[in-house]
Amino acid sequence: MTYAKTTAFTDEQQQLARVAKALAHPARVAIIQFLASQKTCISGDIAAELPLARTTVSQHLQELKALDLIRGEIDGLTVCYCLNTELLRQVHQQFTAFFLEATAGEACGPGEACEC
Amino acid sequence: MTYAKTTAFTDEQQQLARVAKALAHPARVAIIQFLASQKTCISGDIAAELPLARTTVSQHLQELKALDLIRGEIDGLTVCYCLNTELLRQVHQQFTAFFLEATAGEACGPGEACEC
DNA sequence: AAACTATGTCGTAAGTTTGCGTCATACTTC
DNA sequence: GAAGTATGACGCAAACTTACGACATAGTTT
Repeated sequence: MTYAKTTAFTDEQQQLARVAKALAHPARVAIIQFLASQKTCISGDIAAELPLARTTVSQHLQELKALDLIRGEIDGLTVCYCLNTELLRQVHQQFTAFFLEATAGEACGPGEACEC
Repeated sequence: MTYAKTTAFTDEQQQLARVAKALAHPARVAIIQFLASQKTCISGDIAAELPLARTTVSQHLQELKALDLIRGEIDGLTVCYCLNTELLRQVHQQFTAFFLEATAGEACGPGEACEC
């Protein structure tokens, strides 16, 4: 990789790829699921739930925060993370649009050959 | 990374992360979109459409093929790639389930603080 | 203010991804 | 069968990711 030629792809493609990358690690998927399962948005307990060192989890949290998928509110000593459901809904829409586009045509099925 | 502690995450989380990783590069998103836009599943023309060297595109294609998201049929000299719409539909379902789970609760909105 | 706790930042090491040129393979066509 | 074309495999270099310990910061408690 001399340099990433990201300029040549559409904003749409880059945006989708960026979010996909955020979900491209089991730990981050787990973090989002964990936050969703808690009514109150627990803070560093997240680290205790994962098989990773506290600092590593913190790093994953920063990554999700950088995309604004989660928010962190400082509450005295602890920090309180919670999902940005608003954004997640938008992202869901984006993914759905992409998948619908991709699955619209009837390409080659499980065994069928494509007719090139 | 001494080693990836993937064992500690659920199969579901790992599967989602694996697919997300496949979509985590604009080139691969573009490839899927391009294949979806073609009625016939064109082969190496894909390389011509992207701002990348032919071998690099081939590499991305192999990556998508490894997850079975696309299929390749050899037709004499050329190879004919096409989307595995069946699988893509399943993946779409998986993502939808994930996003619905994540957006179910009413966490902290745009400006609202969460009540920890 | 000293001890303690919850967090993030930094630096580092190992692993993975990306991009690309060169080469090998396999089919076509002359 | 020799020249030509479409592809994938291989190997390398640069960049990025992941994981984590040591340290810094900031609020709590005593």
